[in-house]
Amino acid sequence: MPELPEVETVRNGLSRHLHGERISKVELNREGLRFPFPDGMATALEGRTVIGIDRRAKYLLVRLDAGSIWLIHLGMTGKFTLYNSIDEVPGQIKHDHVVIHTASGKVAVYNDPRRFGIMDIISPGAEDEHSLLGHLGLEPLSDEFDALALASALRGRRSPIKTALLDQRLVVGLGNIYVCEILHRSGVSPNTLAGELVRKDGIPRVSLSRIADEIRQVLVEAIEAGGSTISDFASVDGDLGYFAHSFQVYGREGEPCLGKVCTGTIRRIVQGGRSTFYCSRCQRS
DNA sequence: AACACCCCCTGTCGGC
DNA sequence: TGCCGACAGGGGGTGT
Repeated sequence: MPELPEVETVRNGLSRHLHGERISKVELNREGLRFPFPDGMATALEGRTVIGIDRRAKYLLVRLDAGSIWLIHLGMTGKFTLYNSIDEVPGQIKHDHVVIHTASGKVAVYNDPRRFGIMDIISPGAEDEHSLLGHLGLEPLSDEFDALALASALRGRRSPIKTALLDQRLVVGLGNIYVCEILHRSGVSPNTLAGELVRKDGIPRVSLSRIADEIRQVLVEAIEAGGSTISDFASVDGDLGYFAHSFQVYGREGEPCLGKVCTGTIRRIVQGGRSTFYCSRCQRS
């Protein structure tokens, strides 16, 4: 489910509800998700106050008053729902794996059918050397991100640009949906080898500059739309994201290209084991 | 170093 | 109606 805009939407909601709240009780309804929960995770959270919630790539970093960090990844189907009081909680629902209670009576429920999510506790000061965070690439909405930085990351890559943009070691936060949309808007074929978008001297070609611009543009638009709801994504308040209405290619195999003057048909191919949707007529280069 | 492939897990949907 | 395979927003690990 969640790519950068969805994670950002969740971050906003969690921040609004939990900032300054003291965690009073944590219920763990199973041993772990994708990995076992770290020893003493509930204890590490209980009694702590949430002093901030950040995002790095598709990870949420819940900062606690003692300096430790509750690290969360939503995987494919992870979802938080916030309730203002225990009375609003509609009872235990299938796949509700973690339940957080705060001193003021709020409840945060983490539900994750496929259990590809991740939770961990990072000790104070150990953020930089965490194994899941260490190899992450460019943050696309940061000041450091531009066409030149992207060119530097892609230089020499012999994998298709579609695959390269999904590689979190190069640029983070993009997932299958947004990469398809970004390449379509940029007019670049998903089959183009990443390294071919960079000149020998390391300068980005025009098409790569377009991709860099569209990465930012699409992410900003999607965040403003509250993310994309495909089957069940929602904010912590239950609001649906409406960026899916803006999809030009994702999930549109066999349908006409929506480009202004394009008469092409959207195709689906498989790259790196995942579906790519694109228009072979207006995505050439 | 870079890439291809497999795996984790549950739910849904289309075809037969 | 039921069964079966394909597929789904992610990413780590292994082998080449």
